[in-house]
Amino acid sequence: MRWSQYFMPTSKEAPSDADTISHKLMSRAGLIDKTSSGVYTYLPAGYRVLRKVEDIVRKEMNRTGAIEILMPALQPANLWKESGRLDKMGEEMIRFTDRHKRLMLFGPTHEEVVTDIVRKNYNSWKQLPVILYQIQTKFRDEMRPRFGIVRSREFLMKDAYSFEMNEEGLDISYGKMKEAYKNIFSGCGLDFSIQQADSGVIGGKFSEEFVAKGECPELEVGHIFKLGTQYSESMKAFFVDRNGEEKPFIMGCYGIGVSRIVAAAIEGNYDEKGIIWPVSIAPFKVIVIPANTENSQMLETAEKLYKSFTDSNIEVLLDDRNESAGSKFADADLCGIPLWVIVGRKITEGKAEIRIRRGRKSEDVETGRVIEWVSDFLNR
RNA sequence: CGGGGCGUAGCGCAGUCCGGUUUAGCGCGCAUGGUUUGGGACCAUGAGGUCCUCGGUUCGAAUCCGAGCGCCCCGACCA
Repeated sequence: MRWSQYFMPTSKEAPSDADTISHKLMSRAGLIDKTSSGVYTYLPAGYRVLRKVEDIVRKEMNRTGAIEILMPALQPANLWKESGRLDKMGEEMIRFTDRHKRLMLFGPTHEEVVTDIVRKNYNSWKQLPVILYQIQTKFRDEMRPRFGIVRSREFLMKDAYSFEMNEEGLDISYGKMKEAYKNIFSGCGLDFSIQQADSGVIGGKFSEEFVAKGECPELEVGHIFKLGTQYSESMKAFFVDRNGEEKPFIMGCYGIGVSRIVAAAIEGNYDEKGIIWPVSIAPFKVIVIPANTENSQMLETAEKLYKSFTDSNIEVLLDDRNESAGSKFADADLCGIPLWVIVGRKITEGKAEIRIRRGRKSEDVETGRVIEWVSDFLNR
């Protein structure tokens, strides 16, 4: 991507309504744009990060054997009447009446829908266990949205639901999810802990939450629940066991705040100059910075390197803006790109400077060996 | 939902208390020209405003009064 043609509006000052580090930095680095209270647009670089987190989540979920589906955000309220949660969720649920006077809602979570799907399509113990998951936008009309995307009214969540024939099965699935969650959070560069928690509105008998450590309050990024038969009984979701008897599914549900991981990753990885992205979720792995765009040798070398990175499938941003070097460095710091390739004065000796954002170590490397150096670094 | 605060140019703010030299300003950003180019360069010129909205008071309202809308912070709840 060429910065001059990209859409990553950085700024020196954060909007006055931004209070926390992640909110300020996401605004300043041009990752998000506020549309309304608790409602955000992901700008291109922010969206790239979000998709990377999504990919990590998807990869780990698939590895457990969970199957990805996509449920509707729009749900009929009658499913919620069945489960008895229509009133429990209260005002937090965004609801409206459609033209046929049916009560509809925008899903804050999907236990009801998935239970409905499973009761219609699964009926024998031979088909079990099954874990279904999705990555999808959830809607919750929070009393007080805050901290930017940390508590927003519309957010991206990974929610998985396991269906078992017995408690032992539930324990196994729960354990698999717990392991997958550890891989996901550490894969996204989060420092986290696991705590026993209250099951809240979701219900169930046992739950643990994954909490990201940061200097602003602790951030809950994942929550796993052993639900039992609460939903399957109320919604009459039964299967036939090996003795020919009808039994309710034993359920578990497992949530990850995908968009919240982005904020948590920033809260745990920044310095006074800006974001320090973990390599795994950085919007770009490398930024190529010609120190002076007016200098044709620097610009041409930078263009060549840019092309080589692109050809090598290394996600690269070329800062071809006609700005002062200092201003570009400041932006590169702010945006947290893990590796910088600075094409500056040393170009007369055929060298470029490679700098690592985290720790600020740098090294002069012959331009011909830059790609190799970077590939080695990224493969470590 | 309880308590508090804010709304003036794209962003950050001053001006509001005490109405009138304010032709509504400053910084950043933006445009044009020139000089610059390794840590947010400089000079010159310029564009950009329903002072949140509606109503009221007044000879006169960004400024006073009322209502509404929007936004933020603290609390309880959440991924």
